[in-house]
Amino acid sequence: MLKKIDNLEKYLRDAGIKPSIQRLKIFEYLASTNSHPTVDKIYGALSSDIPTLSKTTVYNTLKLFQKQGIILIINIEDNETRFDADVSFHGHFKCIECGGVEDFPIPEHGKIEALVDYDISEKHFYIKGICANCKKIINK
Amino acid sequence: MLKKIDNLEKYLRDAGIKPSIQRLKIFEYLASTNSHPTVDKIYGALSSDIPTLSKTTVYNTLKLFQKQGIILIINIEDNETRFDADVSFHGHFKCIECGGVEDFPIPEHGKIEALVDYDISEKHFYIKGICANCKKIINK
DNA sequence: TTACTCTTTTGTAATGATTACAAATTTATA
DNA sequence: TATAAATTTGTAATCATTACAAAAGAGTAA
Ligand SMILES: [Mn+2]
Ligand SMILES: [Mn+2]
Ligand SMILES: [Zn+2]
Ligand SMILES: [Zn+2]
Repeated sequence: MLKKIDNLEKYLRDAGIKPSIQRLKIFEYLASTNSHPTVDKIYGALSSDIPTLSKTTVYNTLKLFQKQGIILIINIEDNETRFDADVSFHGHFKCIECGGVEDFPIPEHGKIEALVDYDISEKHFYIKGICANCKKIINK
Repeated sequence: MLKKIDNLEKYLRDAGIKPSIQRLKIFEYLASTNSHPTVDKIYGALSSDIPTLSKTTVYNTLKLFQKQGIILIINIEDNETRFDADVSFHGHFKCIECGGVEDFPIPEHGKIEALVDYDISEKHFYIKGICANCKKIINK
């Protein structure tokens, strides 16, 4: 679960990001949802609020956010890149029926023997299947 | 580790795949390497052997293999789709220095509480960082 | 204020991986 | 053999992402 951020501007500044309107709104939107939206979703959600917003800006901003470590890129399907403002280690479940991506907590696990001499910068765990909701609907 | 396949034709047939030359060679190549190659790598590796090979066939064949469950698609970077003939559950480490993707075994882990009512069809675990080899070179 | 510089945003064009599609080839069937 | 079905192939289209340069915005110093 993403910890509540009290001061968005400070949060960006502390990550070395100058908080422009576009950057603030993009991050605010990402932090407000647990839907792991795509670039198109983000752009669509903000374009009425910022009518001049360019999709290029969304791409640039997300790339900057990732470089500064305040978002994660979620690659589950090869034709669908999603984004997450929660950078803590947690799992993702993608439902192949409804297409939704949701979080789940990952149980403690020890060090991975094979990688003791490796530097680790990112860990990702994701599962694909059918969510409880879709199972109900299918079995109707 | 991918189990040794004694009879490639039978292996494909048992998976519901008619073993054409192209399909046999593509699967044989995938099963022979632990490099998790891309479409371009696969195509490049086979095109001298099958000079008429089309890249479309590589795409079609890999899609068929996945549908029939004999390969996994590895999505780590959003601009680099890789393939794996080892469909057992194992982890992948991608080195951000040399670009290589290697396997590692995943320690036992219990059921994930949050997903007890979900149907699970695929599990993926991957880690990004710097491999032991690249660490040595960097610290020279 | 103006003049200047630096940063950010924007729109358009280019890129490149993947897919769609239909013709050509191969394989199976009668 | 003739015919039908499956597979492969080459080309064109699609679409997400990136490159690029112009426009807009923010900061600084007279
Ligand atoms: Mn998440
Ligand atoms: Mn593997
Ligand atoms: Zn669902
Ligand atoms: Zn390496």
